[in-house]
Amino acid sequence: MSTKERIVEEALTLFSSRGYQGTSVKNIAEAVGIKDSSLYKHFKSKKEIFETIVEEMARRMEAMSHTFGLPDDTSMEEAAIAYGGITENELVELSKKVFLFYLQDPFAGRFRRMLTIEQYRDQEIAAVYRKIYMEDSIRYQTVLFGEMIRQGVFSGTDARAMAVNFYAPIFFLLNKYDGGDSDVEDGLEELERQVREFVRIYQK
Amino acid sequence: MSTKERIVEEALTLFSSRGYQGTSVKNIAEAVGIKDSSLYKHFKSKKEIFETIVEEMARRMEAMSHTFGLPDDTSMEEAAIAYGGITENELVELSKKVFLFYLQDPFAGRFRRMLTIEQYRDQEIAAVYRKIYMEDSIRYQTVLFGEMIRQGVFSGTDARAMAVNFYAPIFFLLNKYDGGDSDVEDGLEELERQVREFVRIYQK
DNA sequence: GTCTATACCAGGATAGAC
DNA sequence: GTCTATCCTGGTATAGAC
Repeated sequence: MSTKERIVEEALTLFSSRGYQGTSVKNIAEAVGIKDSSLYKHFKSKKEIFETIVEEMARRMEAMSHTFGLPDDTSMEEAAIAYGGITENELVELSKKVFLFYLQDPFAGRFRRMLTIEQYRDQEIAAVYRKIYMEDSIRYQTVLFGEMIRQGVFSGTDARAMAVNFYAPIFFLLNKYDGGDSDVEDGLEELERQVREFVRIYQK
Repeated sequence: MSTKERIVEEALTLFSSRGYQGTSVKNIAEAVGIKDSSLYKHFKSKKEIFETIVEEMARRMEAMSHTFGLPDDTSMEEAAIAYGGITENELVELSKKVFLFYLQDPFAGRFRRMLTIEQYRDQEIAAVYRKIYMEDSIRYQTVLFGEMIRQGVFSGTDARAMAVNFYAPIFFLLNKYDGGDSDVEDGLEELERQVREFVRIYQK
């Protein structure tokens, strides 16, 4: 890994726990193992490091949507049709995968915590945060459940309310198990309970 | 309002948007209309201001539980029995009240945003955050819905999963409509939709 | 591309006059 | 209880040697 990449890496770790303002350029340089002045050969300012992280995340989200078979504006309907025949256990497993990705993925977890911290000081960051973790997620799952209702897999009448009922508990548990001390296993168990309740409620 | 109270007031506003580290003692003093040095006649340090805010919130939460008829360790069962006969419209109104309280109450709204920002840098803050917005809320509502199932108002089988299904959308929408720019009316509308879907799903 | 040295400013906090 | 003046530390950033 290049020094530039290591700077981004360590900066993200620090930003996601102490926040942008709570992290000094010295902190980052120290974590990388260089002097703060050397860091300026790679980035012209602290802000530029932050912006690089946001750009990097956008790139990774793009890649992720392919790998995971997740949100992608063009392939939504096909995905919905594919998910039409999903079983309860498969839905539990998929939920756990998404949950663990947002919670623990080396990049995604720290990035989400960073945005959570920084959202209130900057309208632009707030918009990115809401787009990723709220609007896009709900929009995607609304299409998904709409299609599943149409196919007769579920019995709902309001695909959007259904999407919120599926996603909000995931979002809630993400925030609950964000702290380093809490046990992720408990989170997975609680998640499974919610998904099974969701299926029980909406099954035909 | 005394100068000391005004300091707490302005500090909370600043902490809840820029964070603790992002707010200087000079910023606070300026907002109050005094010099930063004068501030030290009221508080011995910046940290003491923060701690005063947390204590103040604890005091207000206590008062709130009486006014609102909300979480209170001793009166839970009585509350559950009282809520046994609640109608759908009453549940919508109650949800909106709680939502608006956590979102807009002059103290509670800013306090929640402050904890949201500061939770990752301090285990103790994280514990307070989770206790207030996750554990206590869910525990209280689990008792509530458990009693309502027992009384035959709702048809659920898992009171805890039900509590999460009721509360998680509220938590999700709180976070979604936290930004200053978004329209609270939209949030209330979305909230109502979720509560009505909740009732539709769990009604006998 | 890393280092040392340095400039410059802002932040937290104290002393002492009024 | 507010002010001015001051201290010290630490933060961002640049210059220049190696």
